[in-house]
Order: sequence, then C-alpha cells, then structure tokens
Amino acid sequence: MVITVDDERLDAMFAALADRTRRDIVARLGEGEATVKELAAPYAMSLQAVSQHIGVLERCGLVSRGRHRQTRPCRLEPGALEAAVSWIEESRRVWAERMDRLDTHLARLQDGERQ
Amino acid sequence: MVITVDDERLDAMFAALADRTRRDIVARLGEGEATVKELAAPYAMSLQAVSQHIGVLERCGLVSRGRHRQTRPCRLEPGALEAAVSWIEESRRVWAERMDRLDTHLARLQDGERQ
DNA sequence: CGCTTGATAAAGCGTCTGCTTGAGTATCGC
DNA sequence: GCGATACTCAAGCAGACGCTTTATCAAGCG
Repeated sequence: MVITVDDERLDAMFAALADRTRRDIVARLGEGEATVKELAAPYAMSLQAVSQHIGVLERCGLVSRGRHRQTRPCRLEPGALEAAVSWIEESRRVWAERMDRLDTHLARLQDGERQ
Repeated sequence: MVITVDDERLDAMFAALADRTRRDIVARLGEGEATVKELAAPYAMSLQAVSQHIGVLERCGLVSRGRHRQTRPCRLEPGALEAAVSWIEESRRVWAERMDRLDTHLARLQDGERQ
C-alpha cells in the first residue's frame, strides 16, 4: 500500500514547500528563469540565505541551476511538482471511493427498510 | 500576487505532509475513522508520539478528533487538502501559461522570418 | 595584474521538531 | 471505590532548520 521508494523524495518536496520564501521563489520561477541575485532582491535576508533556499529546492528536484558567465540562472524543473500532486490526488481518491461505498451501503439499507 | 492570508496555513499543511508517518496516517484515515491506539499500532514509536503527530495534522486542519467513550476517534477533514493542491495547481498554471506565451512568441518570430 | 561582482562553503547560533519518559485526566467494567 | 484502558500534558534531549557572518572561488573589467 505504501510506496516506500518515493517517501524520501516526498519528505524533501513537502518540506521544501513548507516555507513561504521557497514557495514564493517557485512561484517567481514559474514566470521565467532568474539569477540568485534577482531572486534574493525582494527579501530582507542575505543573498547566502536565498542561495541556501535554492539549494533546498534543488535537492528535492524542483529547481535546477545552470551557469552563464558569473551568474547561476535558476529554472523550474517542469514535472517535479507531479510527485506531490499525485500523492495528494491518490489520498483524495481513496477518500472519495470510501464515501461512494458508504453511500451505496446507506442506499441498500434504505432499500431494505422499504421492503 | 502573493495571498498572505493563506501563507501560514500552507506552511503548516506542507510541513505536516513533510513527514512519512503523518502522510501514512492521512492515507489510513482515508479508509475510515480510527482511534489513536489503532493508528499507533503499526509503528515502533510510542503512543504519545503518534498523538503528537495527530495533533500536528489537527492544527493544520487536515484531521479532526471527536470523543466516543474513552476513545478519541480521528477522521479526515474532507476539503482540507484543497489548500495545498490549489497552490500547486496555481504554480503549474503560471508555468504552463508562460510556456504558451513562449510558443506564441517563437511562432511569431518564425512568421517574421518567412515574410 | 588587482578590483569588483555573483555566487558557494563553512561555522556558529537560536529556534523548532520528533521522540522519549513520567505524570495526569477521563471513562469503562467490576 | 478500584484498577484497567485510552489518551493528553509536560519536560527534556538530540538533531534538523533558518539565518547570520566570514572566508573562498570564479568570471568579467580597468
């Protein structure tokens, strides 16, 4: 029932998304590539801190860093969010199925009462 | 662009899901209600630890605890996962739109070359 | 070559987490 | 009432996390 292989990756991905600054960075990278300096600009914290945040996003596969001159442009890794979404969707599917079964069960009980 | 109101809730929700044991508990509650003792049974850790995990899930709105005799039955809070999904969907939507714009832009460039 | 810019590496610090143990509370059956 | 059951509360501890500062590295520019 539990797919153990993906657990560590899901841990890392949800943990990465559990931070407002990192979610913000992901959202902004959705608009296009950006350098570390550009990404750091809106925040009060140091450039190093933002670089570390990007490191977290990179380690869980959400973001990749390239090299262009002395900058390191960051981009969103297209299919990466799928892992998180599919876990949630699976969880919702199970819940919805159970609700359906419950409805069926209740309907049968009502039919029984009518007879 | 950033909806600040929901940020704390998203923090808590993603943080809650960033733990394998808690994701497992959510998955099992999808199958139906369960008491703390039942939820704790599969794990090597103490009952208190599981109770704390449930506390985390409760605090972010994913789970609610009732009372029945001396047990405290836990159930999944139906719409709660929506918050997480909708953030991810929004992020993917932005990315997809940008890709579309890029395609359009490239198409226009090609049209220009043809003329 | 030195100087600046963009970025990472490493160490330190306060805080938060996950878990433990021990104690306390509420409800059941006798 | 009494003990057992189901659970929460509280304190403590090792490890992870977010951020800082200092140092380092690589690339462009005078």
